[in-house]
Amino acid sequence: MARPRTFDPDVAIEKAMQVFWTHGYEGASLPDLLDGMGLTRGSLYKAFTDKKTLFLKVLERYEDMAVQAGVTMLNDPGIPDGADRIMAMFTGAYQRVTDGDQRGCLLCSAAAGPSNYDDEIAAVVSKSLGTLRDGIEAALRASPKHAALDDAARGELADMLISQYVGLRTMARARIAPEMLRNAVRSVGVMLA
Amino acid sequence: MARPRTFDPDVAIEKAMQVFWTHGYEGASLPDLLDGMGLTRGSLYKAFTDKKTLFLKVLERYEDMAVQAGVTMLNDPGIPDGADRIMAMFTGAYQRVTDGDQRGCLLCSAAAGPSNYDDEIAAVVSKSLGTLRDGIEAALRASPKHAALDDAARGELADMLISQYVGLRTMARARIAPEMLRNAVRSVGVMLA
DNA sequence: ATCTTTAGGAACCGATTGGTACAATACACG
DNA sequence: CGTGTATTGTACCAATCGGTTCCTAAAGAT
Repeated sequence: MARPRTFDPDVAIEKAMQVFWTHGYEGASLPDLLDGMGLTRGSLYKAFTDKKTLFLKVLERYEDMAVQAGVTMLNDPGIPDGADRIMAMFTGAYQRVTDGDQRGCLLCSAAAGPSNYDDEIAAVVSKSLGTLRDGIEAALRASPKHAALDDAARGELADMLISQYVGLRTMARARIAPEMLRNAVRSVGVMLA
Repeated sequence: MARPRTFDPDVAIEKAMQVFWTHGYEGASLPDLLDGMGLTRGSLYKAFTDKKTLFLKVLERYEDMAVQAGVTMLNDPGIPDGADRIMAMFTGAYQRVTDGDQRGCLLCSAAAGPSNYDDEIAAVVSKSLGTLRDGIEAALRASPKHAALDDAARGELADMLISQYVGLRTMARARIAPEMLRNAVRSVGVMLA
Protein backbone atom coordinates (compact mmCIF):
# COMPACT_ATOMS: atom_id res chain seq x y z
CA MET A 1 0.00 0.00 0.00
CA ALA A 2 2.49 2.58 1.08
CA ARG A 3 6.00 3.12 2.22
CA PRO A 4 6.85 0.41 4.71
CA ARG A 5 8.64 1.27 7.92
CA THR A 6 12.32 0.58 7.82
CA PHE A 7 12.60 -0.52 11.44
CA ASP A 8 11.21 -3.44 13.35
CA PRO A 9 8.97 -2.12 16.15
CA ASP A 10 9.94 -5.09 18.29
CA VAL A 11 13.64 -4.40 18.19
CA ALA A 12 12.91 -0.68 18.63
CA ILE A 13 11.07 -1.44 21.86
CA GLU A 14 13.88 -3.73 22.87
CA LYS A 15 16.34 -0.88 22.40
CA ALA A 16 14.05 1.56 24.21
CA MET A 17 13.98 -0.89 27.08
CA GLN A 18 17.75 -0.68 27.41
CA VAL A 19 17.61 3.11 27.51
CA PHE A 20 14.87 3.20 30.15
CA TRP A 21 16.64 0.50 32.10
CA THR A 22 19.81 2.48 32.50
CA HIS A 23 18.38 6.01 32.80
CA GLY A 24 14.99 5.35 34.37
CA TYR A 25 11.73 6.73 33.07
CA GLU A 26 12.21 10.36 33.97
CA GLY A 27 15.94 10.26 33.37
CA ALA A 28 15.61 9.08 29.78
CA SER A 29 15.21 12.05 27.45
CA LEU A 30 13.75 11.95 23.95
CA PRO A 31 17.21 12.37 22.38
CA ASP A 32 18.44 9.51 24.55
CA LEU A 33 15.65 7.32 23.25
CA LEU A 34 15.98 8.38 19.61
CA ASP A 35 19.68 7.75 19.84
CA GLY A 36 19.33 4.36 21.43
CA MET A 37 16.50 3.28 19.19
CA GLY A 38 18.13 4.59 16.04
CA LEU A 39 15.14 6.49 14.72
CA THR A 40 13.85 10.02 14.49
CA ARG A 41 11.11 11.89 16.25
CA GLY A 42 8.61 11.49 13.47
CA SER A 43 8.94 7.73 13.44
CA LEU A 44 8.87 7.39 17.18
CA TYR A 45 5.76 9.46 17.72
CA LYS A 46 3.95 7.85 14.80
CA ALA A 47 4.70 4.37 16.01
CA PHE A 48 4.49 4.83 19.79
CA THR A 49 2.28 7.89 20.37
CA ASP A 50 4.39 9.43 23.13
CA LYS A 51 7.02 8.78 25.74
CA LYS A 52 4.75 7.35 28.37
CA THR A 53 2.98 5.01 25.95
CA LEU A 54 6.36 3.82 24.80
CA PHE A 55 7.35 3.21 28.39
CA LEU A 56 4.21 1.20 29.03
CA LYS A 57 5.01 -0.91 25.97
CA VAL A 58 8.52 -1.34 27.29
CA LEU A 59 7.18 -2.47 30.64
CA GLU A 60 4.98 -5.03 28.90
CA ARG A 61 7.99 -6.21 27.00
CA TYR A 62 9.97 -6.41 30.19
CA GLU A 63 7.23 -8.54 31.64
CA ASP A 64 7.22 -10.80 28.59
CA MET A 65 10.96 -11.10 28.76
CA ALA A 66 12.50 -10.72 32.20
CA VAL A 67 9.50 -11.63 34.33
CA GLN A 68 8.59 -14.61 32.22
CA ALA A 69 12.20 -15.75 32.29
CA GLY A 70 12.01 -15.61 36.06
CA VAL A 71 8.77 -17.53 36.16
CA THR A 72 10.20 -20.12 33.80
CA MET A 73 13.18 -20.51 36.09
CA LEU A 74 10.83 -20.84 39.05
CA ASN A 75 9.03 -23.66 37.23
CA ASP A 76 12.13 -25.39 35.95
CA PRO A 77 11.40 -29.11 36.29
CA GLY A 78 15.14 -29.73 35.96
CA ILE A 79 15.49 -28.51 39.54
CA PRO A 80 13.36 -30.81 41.63
CA ASP A 81 13.15 -28.72 44.79
CA GLY A 82 11.22 -25.48 44.26
CA ALA A 83 13.26 -23.77 46.98
CA ASP A 84 16.36 -24.38 44.90
CA ARG A 85 14.68 -22.68 41.96
CA ILE A 86 13.95 -19.66 44.10
CA MET A 87 17.56 -19.62 45.20
CA ALA A 88 18.60 -19.78 41.56
CA MET A 89 16.62 -16.62 40.97
CA PHE A 90 18.28 -14.84 43.88
CA THR A 91 21.79 -15.95 43.06
CA GLY A 92 21.11 -14.93 39.48
CA ALA A 93 20.28 -11.44 40.67
CA TYR A 94 23.52 -11.31 42.61
CA GLN A 95 25.42 -12.75 39.67
CA ARG A 96 24.25 -9.87 37.49
CA VAL A 97 25.91 -7.40 39.82
CA THR A 98 29.22 -9.22 39.86
CA ASP A 99 28.96 -9.40 36.09
CA GLY A 100 28.93 -5.62 36.05
CA ASP A 101 25.23 -4.99 35.54
CA GLN A 102 24.26 -2.44 38.16
CA ARG A 103 21.10 -1.21 36.52
CA GLY A 104 18.96 -3.20 38.87
CA CYS A 105 15.47 -4.15 37.84
CA LEU A 106 13.50 -1.92 35.48
CA LEU A 107 10.32 -2.81 37.33
CA CYS A 108 11.80 -1.90 40.69
CA SER A 109 13.07 1.43 39.43
CA ALA A 110 9.66 2.14 37.96
CA ALA A 111 8.15 1.19 41.31
CA ALA A 112 10.32 3.66 43.16
CA GLY A 113 9.84 6.37 40.54
CA PRO A 114 6.88 7.27 38.37
CA SER A 115 4.48 4.63 39.66
CA ASN A 116 3.94 6.82 42.67
CA TYR A 117 2.04 9.43 40.68
CA ASP A 118 0.99 7.52 37.55
CA ASP A 119 -1.81 5.00 37.91
CA GLU A 120 -1.20 3.18 34.63
CA ILE A 121 2.45 2.61 35.35
CA ALA A 122 1.66 1.57 38.90
CA ALA A 123 -0.86 -0.95 37.59
CA VAL A 124 1.61 -2.58 35.21
CA VAL A 125 4.28 -2.68 37.91
CA SER A 126 1.88 -4.27 40.37
CA LYS A 127 0.76 -6.82 37.85
CA SER A 128 4.27 -7.87 36.90
CA LEU A 129 5.41 -8.10 40.48
CA GLY A 130 2.31 -10.15 41.18
CA THR A 131 3.18 -12.52 38.38
CA LEU A 132 6.63 -13.03 39.82
CA ARG A 133 5.18 -13.49 43.28
CA ASP A 134 2.82 -16.18 42.02
CA GLY A 135 5.78 -17.92 40.43
CA ILE A 136 7.52 -17.93 43.77
CA GLU A 137 4.45 -19.31 45.47
CA ALA A 138 4.24 -22.11 42.92
CA ALA A 139 7.88 -22.93 43.47
CA LEU A 140 7.29 -23.09 47.20
CA ARG A 141 4.58 -25.64 46.58
CA ALA A 142 7.15 -27.70 44.73
CA SER A 143 9.44 -27.68 47.75
CA PRO A 144 9.02 -30.53 50.20
CA LYS A 145 9.75 -28.34 53.17
CA HIS A 146 7.27 -25.64 52.20
CA ALA A 147 4.62 -27.83 50.66
CA ALA A 148 3.79 -28.76 54.22
CA LEU A 149 2.91 -25.19 55.11
CA ASP A 150 -0.70 -24.13 55.04
CA ASP A 151 -1.74 -21.95 52.14
CA ALA A 152 -1.78 -18.73 54.11
CA ALA A 153 1.69 -19.16 55.53
CA ARG A 154 3.08 -20.12 52.14
CA GLY A 155 1.45 -17.14 50.50
CA GLU A 156 2.90 -14.84 53.12
CA LEU A 157 6.30 -16.32 52.54
CA ALA A 158 5.94 -15.66 48.83
CA ASP A 159 5.04 -12.05 49.57
CA MET A 160 8.10 -11.73 51.71
CA LEU A 161 10.33 -13.22 49.05
CA ILE A 162 9.13 -10.93 46.28
CA SER A 163 9.70 -7.98 48.56
CA GLN A 164 13.16 -9.34 49.32
CA TYR A 165 13.84 -9.56 45.62
CA VAL A 166 12.77 -5.97 45.00
CA GLY A 167 14.99 -4.80 47.83
CA LEU A 168 17.94 -6.72 46.54
CA ARG A 169 17.74 -5.33 43.06
CA THR A 170 17.04 -1.83 44.26
CA MET A 171 20.13 -1.93 46.43
CA ALA A 172 22.11 -3.28 43.52
CA ARG A 173 21.21 -0.18 41.55
CA ALA A 174 22.42 2.00 44.40
CA ARG A 175 25.78 0.26 44.15
CA ILE A 176 25.67 -1.11 47.64
CA ALA A 177 28.70 -3.22 48.56
CA PRO A 178 28.27 -6.49 46.66
CA GLU A 179 29.15 -8.55 49.74
CA MET A 180 26.04 -7.17 51.37
CA LEU A 181 23.95 -8.48 48.51
CA ARG A 182 25.72 -11.81 48.55
CA ASN A 183 25.16 -12.11 52.28
CA ALA A 184 21.50 -11.28 51.93
CA VAL A 185 21.14 -13.99 49.31
CA ARG A 186 22.99 -16.42 51.50
CA SER A 187 20.68 -15.67 54.36
CA VAL A 188 17.67 -16.28 52.16
CA GLY A 189 19.24 -19.64 51.39
CA VAL A 190 19.56 -20.41 55.07
CA MET A 191 15.96 -19.47 55.64
CA LEU A 192 14.67 -21.66 52.81
CA ALA A 193 16.93 -24.61 53.59
CA MET B 1 27.26 42.56 60.49
CA ALA B 2 24.54 42.52 57.90
CA ARG B 3 20.97 41.66 57.18
CA PRO B 4 20.04 38.34 58.78
CA ARG B 5 18.06 35.78 56.82
CA THR B 6 14.40 35.62 57.61
CA PHE B 7 14.07 31.86 57.30
CA ASP B 8 15.47 29.05 59.37
CA PRO B 9 17.70 26.88 57.15
CA ASP B 10 16.78 23.86 59.21
CA VAL B 11 13.07 24.18 58.63
CA ALA B 12 13.77 25.02 54.97
CA ILE B 13 15.64 21.74 54.59
CA GLU B 14 12.85 19.99 56.40
CA LYS B 15 10.37 21.37 53.89
CA ALA B 16 12.63 20.50 50.98
CA MET B 17 12.76 16.97 52.33
CA GLN B 18 9.00 16.70 52.04
CA VAL B 19 9.11 17.88 48.43
CA PHE B 20 11.86 15.45 47.45
CA TRP B 21 10.14 12.70 49.38
CA THR B 22 6.97 12.94 47.35
CA HIS B 23 8.39 13.86 43.94
CA GLY B 24 11.77 12.19 44.02
CA TYR B 25 15.02 13.92 43.14
CA GLU B 26 14.51 14.26 39.41
CA GLY B 27 10.79 14.77 39.72
CA ALA B 28 11.12 17.75 42.03
CA SER B 29 11.48 20.95 40.01
CA LEU B 30 12.89 24.23 41.27
CA PRO B 31 9.42 25.80 41.40
CA ASP B 32 8.22 22.79 43.39
CA LEU B 33 11.01 23.32 45.87
CA LEU B 34 10.65 27.10 46.08
CA ASP B 35 6.95 26.64 46.62
CA GLY B 36 7.33 24.01 49.28
CA MET B 37 10.15 25.80 51.04
CA GLY B 38 8.48 29.19 50.86
CA LEU B 39 11.45 31.10 49.55
CA THR B 40 12.71 32.54 46.29
CA ARG B 41 15.47 31.49 43.94
CA GLY B 42 17.94 34.02 45.24
CA SER B 43 17.63 32.80 48.80
CA LEU B 44 17.75 29.14 47.86
CA TYR B 45 20.86 29.38 45.74
CA LYS B 46 22.57 31.69 48.22
CA ALA B 47 21.94 29.28 51.06
CA PHE B 48 22.17 25.88 49.37
CA THR B 49 24.35 26.38 46.27
CA ASP B 50 22.26 24.27 43.89
CA LYS B 51 19.65 21.55 43.65
CA LYS B 52 21.97 18.62 44.11
CA THR B 53 23.72 20.15 47.11
CA LEU B 54 20.33 20.79 48.63
CA PHE B 55 19.38 17.19 48.01
CA LEU B 56 22.53 15.95 49.68
CA LYS B 57 21.75 18.14 52.69
CA VAL B 58 18.23 16.71 52.66
CA LEU B 59 19.60 13.18 52.62
CA GLU B 60 21.78 13.99 55.60
CA ARG B 61 18.78 15.38 57.37
CA TYR B 62 16.83 12.25 56.49
CA GLU B 63 19.59 10.22 58.03
CA ASP B 64 19.58 12.35 61.15
CA MET B 65 15.84 12.06 61.40
CA ALA B 66 14.34 8.91 59.90
CA VAL B 67 17.35 6.64 60.04
CA GLN B 68 18.28 7.64 63.55
CA ALA B 69 14.68 7.17 64.62
CA GLY B 70 14.90 3.66 63.24
CA VAL B 71 18.15 2.97 65.01
CA THR B 72 16.72 4.32 68.24
CA MET B 73 13.77 2.00 67.87
CA LEU B 74 16.14 -0.87 67.21
CA ASN B 75 17.95 -0.10 70.45
CA ASP B 76 14.85 0.52 72.53
CA PRO B 77 15.60 -1.02 75.92
CA GLY B 78 11.87 -0.96 76.64
CA ILE B 79 11.53 -3.92 74.28
CA PRO B 80 13.69 -6.66 75.76
CA ASP B 81 13.91 -8.93 72.72
CA GLY B 82 15.81 -7.35 69.83
CA ALA B 83 13.76 -9.35 67.34
CA ASP B 84 10.66 -7.60 68.62
CA ARG B 85 12.33 -4.27 68.01
CA ILE B 86 13.03 -5.26 64.42
CA MET B 87 9.43 -6.31 64.03
CA ALA B 88 8.38 -2.94 65.40
CA MET B 89 10.33 -1.33 62.59
CA PHE B 90 8.66 -3.48 59.96
CA THR B 91 5.16 -3.11 61.30
CA GLY B 92 5.83 0.61 61.51
CA ALA B 93 6.64 0.64 57.81
CA TYR B 94 3.40 -1.17 57.08
CA GLN B 95 1.50 1.11 59.41
CA ARG B 96 2.64 4.12 57.41
CA VAL B 97 0.96 2.74 54.32
CA THR B 98 -2.34 2.06 56.04
CA ASP B 99 -2.11 5.56 57.45
CA GLY B 100 -2.08 6.85 53.88
CA ASP B 101 1.61 7.57 53.44
CA GLN B 102 2.58 5.94 50.17
CA ARG B 103 5.71 7.92 49.54
CA GLY B 104 7.88 5.05 50.62
CA CYS B 105 11.37 5.76 51.84
CA LEU B 106 13.31 8.74 50.52
CA LEU B 107 16.50 6.74 50.74
CA CYS B 108 15.06 3.85 48.77
CA SER B 109 13.76 6.14 46.04
CA ALA B 110 17.16 7.79 45.84
CA ALA B 111 18.71 4.33 45.63
CA ALA B 112 16.54 3.41 42.67
CA GLY B 113 17.00 6.77 41.01
CA PRO B 114 19.94 9.16 40.89
CA SER B 115 22.34 7.07 42.93
CA ASN B 116 22.85 4.96 39.86
CA TYR B 117 24.76 7.72 38.09
CA ASP B 118 25.80 10.04 40.89
CA ASP B 119 28.61 8.89 43.15
CA GLU B 120 27.99 11.38 45.93
CA ILE B 121 24.34 10.48 46.25
CA ALA B 122 25.16 6.80 46.06
CA ALA B 123 27.68 7.20 48.85
CA VAL B 124 25.21 8.89 51.19
CA VAL B 125 22.57 6.30 50.41
CA SER B 126 24.99 3.46 51.08
CA LYS B 127 26.10 5.00 54.32
CA SER B 128 22.60 5.51 55.63
CA LEU B 129 21.47 2.04 54.67
CA GLY B 130 24.59 0.74 56.36
CA THR B 131 23.71 2.58 59.53
CA LEU B 132 20.28 1.02 59.56
CA ARG B 133 21.75 -2.38 58.83
CA ASP B 134 24.12 -2.07 61.77
CA GLY B 135 21.18 -1.17 63.95
CA ILE B 136 19.45 -4.33 62.87
CA GLU B 137 22.53 -6.37 63.60
CA ALA B 138 22.77 -4.90 67.08
CA ALA B 139 19.12 -5.72 67.69
CA LEU B 140 19.74 -9.29 66.59
CA ARG B 141 22.46 -9.53 69.19
CA ALA B 142 19.90 -8.49 71.75
CA SER B 143 17.63 -11.32 70.74
CA PRO B 144 18.06 -14.59 72.62
CA LYS B 145 17.33 -16.68 69.58
CA HIS B 146 19.80 -14.85 67.35
CA ALA B 147 22.46 -14.11 69.90
CA ALA B 148 23.31 -17.77 69.59
CA LEU B 149 24.16 -17.41 65.93
CA ASP B 150 27.78 -16.97 64.94
CA ASP B 151 28.78 -13.48 63.83
CA ALA B 152 28.81 -14.30 60.13
CA ALA B 153 25.34 -15.79 60.08
CA ARG B 154 23.95 -12.94 62.13
CA GLY B 155 25.55 -10.37 59.86
CA GLU B 156 24.10 -12.09 56.81
CA LEU B 157 20.70 -12.06 58.43
CA ALA B 158 21.05 -8.33 59.04
CA ASP B 159 21.92 -7.83 55.38
CA MET B 160 18.88 -9.76 54.39
CA LEU B 161 16.64 -7.77 56.70
CA ILE B 162 17.80 -4.39 55.45
CA SER B 163 17.21 -5.57 51.91
CA GLN B 164 13.78 -6.75 52.94
CA TYR B 165 13.08 -3.35 54.39
CA VAL B 166 14.14 -1.57 51.20
CA GLY B 167 11.92 -3.88 49.17
CA LEU B 168 8.97 -3.33 51.42
CA ARG B 169 9.14 0.42 51.26
CA THR B 170 9.81 0.45 47.55
CA MET B 171 6.74 -1.66 46.94
CA ALA B 172 4.76 0.64 49.19
CA ARG B 173 5.63 3.53 46.89
CA ALA B 174 4.41 1.52 43.92
CA ARG B 175 1.06 1.19 45.67
CA ILE B 176 1.20 -2.56 45.82
CA ALA B 177 -1.81 -4.14 47.52
CA PRO B 178 -1.37 -3.43 51.24
CA GLU B 179 -2.22 -7.01 52.17
CA MET B 180 0.89 -8.07 50.32
CA LEU B 181 2.98 -5.79 52.48
CA ARG B 182 1.23 -6.94 55.61
CA ASN B 183 1.81 -10.57 54.67
CA ALA B 184 5.46 -9.93 53.97
CA VAL B 185 5.84 -8.33 57.39
CA ARG B 186 4.00 -11.24 58.96
CA SER B 187 6.34 -13.65 57.30
CA VAL B 188 9.33 -11.77 58.61
CA GLY B 189 7.79 -12.16 62.01
CA VAL B 190 7.49 -15.90 61.52
CA MET B 191 11.08 -16.08 60.42
CA LEU B 192 12.38 -14.14 63.41
CA ALA B 193 10.17 -15.90 65.97
C1' DA C 1 23.21 58.77 61.00
C1' DT C 2 26.02 56.31 58.00
C1' DC C 3 28.53 52.55 56.30
C1' DT C 4 28.88 47.82 55.14
C1' DT C 5 27.25 43.58 54.18
C1' DT C 6 24.05 40.42 53.07
C1' DA C 7 19.26 38.69 52.10
C1' DG C 8 15.54 39.05 48.96
C1' DG C 9 13.30 39.24 44.72
C1' DA C 10 12.54 39.62 39.97
C1' DA C 11 14.11 39.59 35.46
C1' DC C 12 16.65 36.99 32.59
C1' DC C 13 19.68 33.24 30.62
C1' DG C 14 20.70 29.46 27.25
C1' DA C 15 19.67 24.71 27.12
C1' DT C 16 16.59 21.18 27.10
C1' DT C 17 12.09 19.29 27.75
C1' DG C 18 8.24 16.52 25.31
C1' DG C 19 5.55 17.18 21.32
C1' DT C 20 3.80 18.87 16.49
C1' DA C 21 3.59 20.24 11.51
C1' DC C 22 4.78 19.46 7.22
C1' DA C 23 7.33 18.46 3.18
C1' DA C 24 10.25 15.04 1.09
C1' DT C 25 10.46 10.22 0.21
C1' DA C 26 9.83 5.50 -1.03
C1' DC C 27 7.21 1.63 -1.70
C1' DA C 28 2.84 -1.23 -3.33
C1' DC C 29 -0.62 -1.53 -6.34
C1' DG C 30 -3.53 -0.48 -10.33
C1' DC D 1 4.48 3.79 -15.22
C1' DG D 2 2.02 6.87 -12.62
C1' DT D 3 -0.49 7.43 -8.27
C1' DG D 4 -1.88 6.98 -3.78
C1' DT D 5 -0.41 6.31 0.93
C1' DA D 6 2.23 5.71 4.66
C1' DT D 7 6.91 6.60 6.64
C1' DT D 8 10.45 9.44 7.41
C1' DG D 9 13.23 13.39 8.69
C1' DT D 10 13.59 18.14 9.71
C1' DA D 11 12.30 22.32 11.24
C1' DC D 12 9.89 24.19 14.63
C1' DC D 13 7.00 24.89 18.83
C1' DA D 14 5.86 26.62 23.56
C1' DA D 15 7.00 25.38 28.04
C1' DT D 16 10.03 24.29 31.40
C1' DC D 17 14.47 23.06 33.08
C1' DG D 18 18.32 24.51 36.51
C1' DG D 19 21.00 28.43 37.18
C1' DT D 20 22.78 33.50 37.07
C1' DT D 21 22.71 38.42 37.44
C1' DC D 22 21.79 42.51 39.44
C1' DC D 23 19.48 45.79 41.93
C1' DT D 24 17.04 47.00 46.02
C1' DA D 25 15.79 46.46 50.81
C1' DA D 26 17.16 45.74 55.33
C1' DA D 27 19.73 45.54 59.48
C1' DG D 28 23.78 45.26 62.63
C1' DA D 29 28.19 47.87 63.58
C1' DT D 30 30.46 52.04 64.28
